Amino acid sequence: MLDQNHLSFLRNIHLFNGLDDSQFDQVVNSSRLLSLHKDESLFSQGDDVKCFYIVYSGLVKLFRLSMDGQEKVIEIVTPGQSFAEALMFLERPNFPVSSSALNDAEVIMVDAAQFIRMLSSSPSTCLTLLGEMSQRIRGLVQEIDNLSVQNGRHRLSAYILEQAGIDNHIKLAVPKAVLASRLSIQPETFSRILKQLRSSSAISIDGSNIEILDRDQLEDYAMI
Amino acid sequence: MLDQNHLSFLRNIHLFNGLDDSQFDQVVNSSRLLSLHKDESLFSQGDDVKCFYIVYSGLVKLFRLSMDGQEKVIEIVTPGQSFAEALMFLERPNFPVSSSALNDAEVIMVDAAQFIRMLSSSPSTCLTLLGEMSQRIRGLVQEIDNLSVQNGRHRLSAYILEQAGIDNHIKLAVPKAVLASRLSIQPETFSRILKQLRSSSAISIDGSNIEILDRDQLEDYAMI
DNA sequence: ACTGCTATTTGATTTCGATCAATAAATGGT
DNA sequence: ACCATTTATTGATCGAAATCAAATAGCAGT
Repeated sequence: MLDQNHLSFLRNIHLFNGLDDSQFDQVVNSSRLLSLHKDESLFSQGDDVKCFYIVYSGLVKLFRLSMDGQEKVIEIVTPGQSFAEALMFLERPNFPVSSSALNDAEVIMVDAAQFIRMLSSSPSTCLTLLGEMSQRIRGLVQEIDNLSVQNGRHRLSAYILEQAGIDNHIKLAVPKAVLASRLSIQPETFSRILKQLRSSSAISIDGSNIEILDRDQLEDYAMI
Repeated sequence: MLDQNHLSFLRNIHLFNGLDDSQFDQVVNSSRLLSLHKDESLFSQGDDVKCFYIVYSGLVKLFRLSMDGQEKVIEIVTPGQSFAEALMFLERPNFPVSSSALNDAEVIMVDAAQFIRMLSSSPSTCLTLLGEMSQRIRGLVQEIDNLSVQNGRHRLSAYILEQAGIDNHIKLAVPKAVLASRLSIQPETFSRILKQLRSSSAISIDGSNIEILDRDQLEDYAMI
């Protein structure tokens, strides 16, 4: 199911760096490729965790549903990134989020039990994994900070700055409403903030293309 | 510096469960006891991470400072809980939060380098640690969920329900303003929400003692 | 190009919580 | 017990963002 491209792709995943060939094979043999269509669900909040995932192509969203059906996007996962690997170590793990494909996507599914078995023989991978999880924790703390002391304009400004490389340009790969949810803003408010940023000449907008015109000003908004 | 009470205390810390005597000694020998006075700082945002901590007595708060001096309490750490252990595994770790004692407190400081050295010989402790970090991640995701889809009343209601055991009673161990910050609410709003909950007969309040009168109603507010 | 659908923007209004200001209550030290 | 200081409550006002409602733009399939 996994072809040569997938294997060399996996070899370059940070999490698999420290593995010797036999360990790598052990993990790969318990892995499968999933091809998802746009909007296809990967797992739902509450499902038992039996594996973790690595995005090969496309975009995958992780989100939570409140009981009134409102969806809050927690993360947009891009190719090369893994997710749900932090859950394997819980007693009787259930997904705290749901997941679906934002567009047609390929996802590699790694068996959790096999991976944990392999871990016992690879302290260095343990440490790598601990490092990855540390980073995730740091990111989440940052996120909480953003949500509690920052307002919508801060968050959106920071997001634009983070996404735009030195070329001062980003192309939104997902609908604005998805991004809005990711930043915990309503779509209407998202649109209004963009308008604000544009009318203050910090950015220019053409559909899903955003150009940073005045980085200093944007950094002021983001309070960086 | 650590007496017999501290040692048996440490023996019962989940993180140290899987250690054999030699591993335990190795860790304990690189540990020190810190006695903190109320409001004394333990570390500040940006400091280098050289150890992690376990609260022995008292309460310790973790908080972030925004540039306008506003403080947001991220966590209130109680005896038996460890913190900052997730940071050891980062490249060149710096504390993403500041920390100080909420009252006179004793904290055991464990040397990070020694602990990591010990980890290499204890895959089971690695897995324990991975489990602990998983739980923390899950808690943080929950927190983000609360902050983005829930309002202040939800958060406070959920907090009361979580803290109160089956006896339907809690005694706040910290000033209300600290709790307010922990829940990302202003003190004034905190007070008003409590008043609301009281006037709807969901709870009764006497100073820092809160009694749950109508659990069903409180659960409705908390949307549990 | 036309149709139907979805995404986005804009406007009007409301709501929740922050802020400013002041008072009241509680706490600790002498 | 008294005073000083901190902590908590209450009132009034303001502002950011949510919500409700509608119009417009963009896009896919025919």
